Amino acid sequence: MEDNKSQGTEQETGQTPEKRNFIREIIDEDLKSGKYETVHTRFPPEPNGYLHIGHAKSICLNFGTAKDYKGVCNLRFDDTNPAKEDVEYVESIQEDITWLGFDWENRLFYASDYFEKLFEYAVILIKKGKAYVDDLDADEIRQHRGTLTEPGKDSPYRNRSVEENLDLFERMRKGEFPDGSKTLRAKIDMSSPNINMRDPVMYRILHATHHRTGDKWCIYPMYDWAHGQSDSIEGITHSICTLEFEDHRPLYNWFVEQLQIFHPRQIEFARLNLTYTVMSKRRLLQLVQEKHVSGWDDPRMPTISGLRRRGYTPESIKLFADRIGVSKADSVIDVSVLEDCLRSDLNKRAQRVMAVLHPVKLVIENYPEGQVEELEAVNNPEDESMGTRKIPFSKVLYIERDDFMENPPKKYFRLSPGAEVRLRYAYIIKCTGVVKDPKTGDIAELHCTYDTETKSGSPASQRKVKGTIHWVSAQHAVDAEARVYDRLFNVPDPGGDNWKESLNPASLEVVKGCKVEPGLAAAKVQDRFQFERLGYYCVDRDSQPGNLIFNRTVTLRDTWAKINKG
RNA sequence: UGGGGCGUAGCCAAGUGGUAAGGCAGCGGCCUUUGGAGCCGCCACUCGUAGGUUCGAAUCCUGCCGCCCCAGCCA
Repeated sequence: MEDNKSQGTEQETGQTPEKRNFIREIIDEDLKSGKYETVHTRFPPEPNGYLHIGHAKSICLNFGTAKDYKGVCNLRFDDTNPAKEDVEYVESIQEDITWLGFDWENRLFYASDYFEKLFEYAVILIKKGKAYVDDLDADEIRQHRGTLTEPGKDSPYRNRSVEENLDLFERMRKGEFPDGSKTLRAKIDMSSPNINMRDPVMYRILHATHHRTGDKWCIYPMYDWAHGQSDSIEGITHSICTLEFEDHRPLYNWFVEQLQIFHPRQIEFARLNLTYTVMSKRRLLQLVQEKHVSGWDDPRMPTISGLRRRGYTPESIKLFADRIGVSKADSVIDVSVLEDCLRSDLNKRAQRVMAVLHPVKLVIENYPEGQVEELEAVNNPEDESMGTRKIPFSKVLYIERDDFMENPPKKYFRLSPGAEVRLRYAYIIKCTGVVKDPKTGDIAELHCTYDTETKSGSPASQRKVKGTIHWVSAQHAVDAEARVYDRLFNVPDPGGDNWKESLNPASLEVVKGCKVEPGLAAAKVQDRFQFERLGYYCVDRDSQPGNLIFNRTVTLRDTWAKINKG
């Protein structure tokens, strides 16, 4: 939609600084030198799990960079391991990318699209004497590989004739051999200091049904063999991957050079780490399988589907990707950065609404019985175009339990015996009495009087009062449930073998009996609101008409909580 | 003891030989009918460290230190 290289990053500054990072520098050089004429990237997920915020960084990088350079980005599923992959994942991945706002148009590909071509390429290598069929089993291959400090040893099958290799490879494909009995290996250098170059396996025998090719194949290409050649076939110019593949780059290059096919450039960047969560697919899977969370889209999960259900916006995630930048240094981003991106987006777009999570009844003694006033409330002070709405006010209200204290500390601006407070959009009230449950001693009801002259907007309403609190009319209020989410882990870095011990037992608090303003009865799944003074909430997909359920997306910044803490 | 990378503030991150951007967090203050939002100010005499080159070094050179990745028929 916009011109290139200058799309909004720091929206609040009104600036649109050009994004700079080492990848763009490389691209600039490549374009300038004529190495490539366009920018063509790809996002290559393996469909073996749900996408998470770390993938979002990569998606924004790949799609975003291509777009800024007026190039394109493919979506390619790296589906070379049928044992771990599933269509459930290919569907969720597409949904997540689309939701983020990126479009691969007609460029949806699968590594499995290229199985035949890859097989032909392998034959070429065999004919060049650059690949061979090995009869060593997995354990023997490991033993021949050597160690980090010692060179490996050649396989006794390394020098088979081209004819024999061709024959054996063909028969591997035909299914003549059992799983694990043979592999096709690149013939490179068993003494290379780079272990990836010690005759890496290109194909393994796997009699497994693939989610797309079914039983057509019983040999499957390894990542190193499939990935670069797939990039080449698609004409990818810049193949952006994470740091752990840096060691694989010589192999990546070796294959395309041996084949003399289009040569993409692999560039590695540091993967995203976030505090107070885990990011590895293995651990996320474990959280799901062991029921520590309700599923992949549990609002506490760092998955894209979890963030979506939690109430995150695509814009907030893209803003996050811009803010954290791209580099090669291992890093851990403080989750507050993500939360700030969210707040900054939601602040501008979420409708304000009043909701009382922990209600306590408040009776205005001098307010006429049966009277109802429709008061005008602003939908979003940050955006006048969002207009206003009417909310009912009456004699009996609910206010937040936290907004009253019998013995308030200093700097407590809310309601307490004898104190005045403003009811947002309504009147200034004074607390005249407290009714307690005779048995428990809990506060059952608060009594107040209102200053009839202080209706919102009137001159007398200008009077300074320390605090303003939110409320909801008891007879008009709608019941709701709030799911109050907190961070999944108690520690910034839940690492190590006992990472599950730092799971936060209070990461979900279900609050029932909330009272929300009547207009919310019509809220639809995924609608986002700011509950004034509390935080941003969205309607959960479990919500039903008559049984409203809200997820707390994120709290508002709360300086009182900060003062209180200490 | 092999190979590949990375070290700029509590956390990210610009910077590419001319005298340390920006964001988050934190801390002060202003303003406020959300203790929200907004606004203002503070927060690296120094860039892992020790030398060297230079009029001048985070940027160039050398040594040292620290951290990450690699020994799947996973990706």
